[in-house]
Amino acid sequence: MELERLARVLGQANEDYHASDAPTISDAEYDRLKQRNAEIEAAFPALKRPDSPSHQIGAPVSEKFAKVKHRVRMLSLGNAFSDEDVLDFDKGVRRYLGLSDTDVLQFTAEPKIDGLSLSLRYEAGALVSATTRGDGETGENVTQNARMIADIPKSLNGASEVLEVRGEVYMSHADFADLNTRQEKRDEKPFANPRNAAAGSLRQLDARITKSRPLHFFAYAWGEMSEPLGKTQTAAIVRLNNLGFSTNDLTKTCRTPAEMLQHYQSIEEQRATLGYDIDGVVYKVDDLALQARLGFRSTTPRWAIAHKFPAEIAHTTLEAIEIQVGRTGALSPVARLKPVTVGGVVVSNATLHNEDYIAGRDSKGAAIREGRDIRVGDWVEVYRAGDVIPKVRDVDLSKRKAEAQPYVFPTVCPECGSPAIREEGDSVARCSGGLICPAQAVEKLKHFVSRAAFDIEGLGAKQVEFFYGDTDLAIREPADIFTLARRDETNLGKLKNRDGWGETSASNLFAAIEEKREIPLNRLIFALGIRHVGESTGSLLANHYGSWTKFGLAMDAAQAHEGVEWDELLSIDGVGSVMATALVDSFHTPDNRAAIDRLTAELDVQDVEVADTSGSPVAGKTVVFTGTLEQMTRAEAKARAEAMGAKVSGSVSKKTDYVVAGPGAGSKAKKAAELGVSILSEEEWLAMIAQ
DNA sequence: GTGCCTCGAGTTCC
DNA sequence: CTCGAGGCAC
Repeated sequence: MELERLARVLGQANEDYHASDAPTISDAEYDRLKQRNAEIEAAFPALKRPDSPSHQIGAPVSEKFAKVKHRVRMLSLGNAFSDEDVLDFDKGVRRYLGLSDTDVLQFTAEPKIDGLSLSLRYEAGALVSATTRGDGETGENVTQNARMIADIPKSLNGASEVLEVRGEVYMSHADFADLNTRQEKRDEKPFANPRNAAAGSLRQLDARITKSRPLHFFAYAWGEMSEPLGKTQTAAIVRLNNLGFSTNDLTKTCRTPAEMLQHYQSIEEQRATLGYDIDGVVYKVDDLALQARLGFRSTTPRWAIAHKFPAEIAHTTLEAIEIQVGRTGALSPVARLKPVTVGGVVVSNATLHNEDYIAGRDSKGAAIREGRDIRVGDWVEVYRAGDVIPKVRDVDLSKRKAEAQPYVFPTVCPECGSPAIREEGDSVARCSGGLICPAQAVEKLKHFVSRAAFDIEGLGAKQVEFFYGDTDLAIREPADIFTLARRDETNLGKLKNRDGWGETSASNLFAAIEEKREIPLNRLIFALGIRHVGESTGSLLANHYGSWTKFGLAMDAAQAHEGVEWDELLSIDGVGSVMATALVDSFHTPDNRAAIDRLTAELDVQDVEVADTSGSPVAGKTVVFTGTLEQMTRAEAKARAEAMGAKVSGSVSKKTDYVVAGPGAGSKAKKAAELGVSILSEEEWLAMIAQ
């Protein structure tokens, strides 16, 4: 019995490997045997052994990698697509720092490696963890796999107590070709490109497979540190190199934007001979003190930018244009393409944005393709924006068939037949069917159960569609989710007898739903799916009103779009008339209101926790933030101040206690000085509330 | 009114 | 990831 043999051989090899560090078979051989085992198991599931290597070797108990929160966020970079964008970047930095055009401002320029970012944490010189970027806040723990990468030192000499080194894991062209040859020999699917191969290899649950895949690592950044690595980016890179990390040889210190562009060109010329994929050049302000002054925008640093190479393009036939209906009713045209490889990935769908884009106009009516509209049957140019999202960019008129007709954008919703209305000044047409439209209803439900909303385990997009179309156990609106278990019971527990369901999966789902009856107010507000009200506005409103009762009463009281409650809503920083109207109206629409009431009757909405602010140094004080805040966003600053019992106001008056002024503060700081109000820097303010 | 900046909503493929 | 739009500062 081959499975038995495989289990024995792999089990022994694994034991040897983990226990003694003395492998008995080569990594490639191990890899091959494991694949063989998986193939047989896939073909004959009934033969799967309880001691199957597929669910024990080296793998953690969980199917997934543990989540790890980054102590210092891993941000992405802003993009530059032209020389002009780079000059603007230089200008913007100078303006922010108050430097003149003639002051010296150095930048580093380095190739942007096309791989995956990884954060390595060293404590007392020892590698303790490796975490992927994830969403920037939280990544996955891939420490075991990172240990298999030769370029990553397991220990450092002379490093500070805590040092997080960040860089890029990548696979060389040569190794990628080898790996794919091996894959094909084994009848395994080859990888589309080195980046996917590297990502797949790093995320192997079995570190042995990672070891058999030759990965490399370039260090170029850092996270938490107990001691700085140097005074400049250049010095820090040299230091990382001295500590034993590979750093990129093409990193150059530039004194002028012209030098940066020259280096960009030089790197682009060498691109084909580097032996690994790069997708642009990264420029960073060299002086780390200046980097600190520049700080961050919400998702990107102000002191760095990625100058991207022109995106790879491909040509293919546009076979059809289909219309998708989103949760807000937006009708989005999608191009169905004859499959074509773009930048190493086969693309068969691409976005066409909206009606105007197809016609060749932008939102202001200006020509984006000199009047060349896009028609079904056309030979089109496709690229992947940001190397990710496929888009149709242009059309070759010389290949257009005589019979090709201009695309006529639908005037009714293709899903429900309701009129599709495009409002004046709006760039998208929307289905007017509301919840009558099945597409809108399903998309709204998907939004309701999504990660930032109710996040119900076992009830994802697919299940929502399953239940939406069900007759006995229909979920047509959010409240139905919470009555599901009751309805199933009166139905004599039918769910567990359905195809694909069993006793365990049914009771797991019911338990997961029960768990979410208790829901934080901000999540509930976001989950309602009110137009213009996303995740952050949900938190903004929750923090302001504190409880569902207060929030609901305020929405009712503001119905007429006037009065104290309406003014209060508009006074919230970040809420303007458009959002306020959308909010109040959604509570005012009878059907919608009834659905919300049915839902909240099933829930236990948690109030926003009000921190005890007695003893807070700023309790009852009125604060005004002005200028650019460097260490937090305005919304964060406001939320924190309010959490500590302070009142945040937008304008300076005699009642103002503190003005917190960042760089670029103008009239408000002046007025504060005139009125004799104390002006604090951001640091002083943070120090004060830290007490 | 203009010019950031942030957020929301839409999108593909693995 | 990108576009458009909302909101705020000037």
